[in-house]
Amino acid sequence: MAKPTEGELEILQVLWSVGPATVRTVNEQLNTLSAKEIGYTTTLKLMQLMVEKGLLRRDTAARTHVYVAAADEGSVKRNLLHQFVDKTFRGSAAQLVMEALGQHQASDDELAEIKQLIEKMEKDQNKTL
Amino acid sequence: MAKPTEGELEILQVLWSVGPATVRTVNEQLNTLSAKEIGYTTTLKLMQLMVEKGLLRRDTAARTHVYVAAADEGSVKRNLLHQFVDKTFRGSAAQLVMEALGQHQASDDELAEIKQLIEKMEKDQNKTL
DNA sequence: AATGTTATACGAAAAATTTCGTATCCGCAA
DNA sequence: TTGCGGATACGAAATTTTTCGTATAACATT
Repeated sequence: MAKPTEGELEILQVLWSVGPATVRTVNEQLNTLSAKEIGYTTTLKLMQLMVEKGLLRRDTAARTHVYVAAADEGSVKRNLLHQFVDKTFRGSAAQLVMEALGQHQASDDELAEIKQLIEKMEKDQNKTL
Repeated sequence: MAKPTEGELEILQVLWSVGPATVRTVNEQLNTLSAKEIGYTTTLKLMQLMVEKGLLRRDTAARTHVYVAAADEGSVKRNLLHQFVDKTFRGSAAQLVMEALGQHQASDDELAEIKQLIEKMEKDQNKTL
């Protein structure tokens, strides 16, 4: 699966959030979210290209086509994260995690969840010794 | 400070890793690391543009110029991470951390370090209640 | 001094991404 | 039926990023 560009990612985010949608819906969402006005045909063209690339699928049965993200949110984001870690942190996920936790704040619940995950990882690691 | 493009980031990584360096040194590093051959003048031009953008500084005293990254590694990477989290995880650092820890493996030492950081964050959070 | 090697400068092609104008078609309402 | 609103198709301009060719100057070696 091809890596989405920045603009393509924004469209994917909308589709993941609202589910199957028309070009008009996506375009309106983009315009409420982002600062500058983006033309309808711009969104249309981008979504058409994304279909060709395999990033979206669409139902052309009716006159107004309905689009849907081809891949699930989790796997696409994991892919992007993987590439980002490689490019920016040379593969050190731990370094990234520490920068992330240092920079943004997380709620108590989120921290607890993360801690749980870490403990699970420690167990898994001991298992393989 | 402008956000570096992918190609620019690669050059920054080299400069952070080897310190002040000439175009030739950077170009050779890029070529040993990456798969496809990249021309000398390509690297030169890119580095010249980076000086204009303020990403690099250079010493032109000698005939062979010496370049250095304008900003320190940590702050640039934190910036990139911040934008990446915004774009991809809509600002949820916790979600990113969990994807990162789930995907890559970290050593025991790294996990311990992260756990320590989390505990510190929990303390800080309680302080502000 | 003459020659070959190695620099930088710079214009501009090439490639990738984003944007939009225009043609055209379909369906519904007057 | 005629016309209007809203839809897709498609070419192509505009932007951004990457790449490289060529001109020219500086240095080193003989």
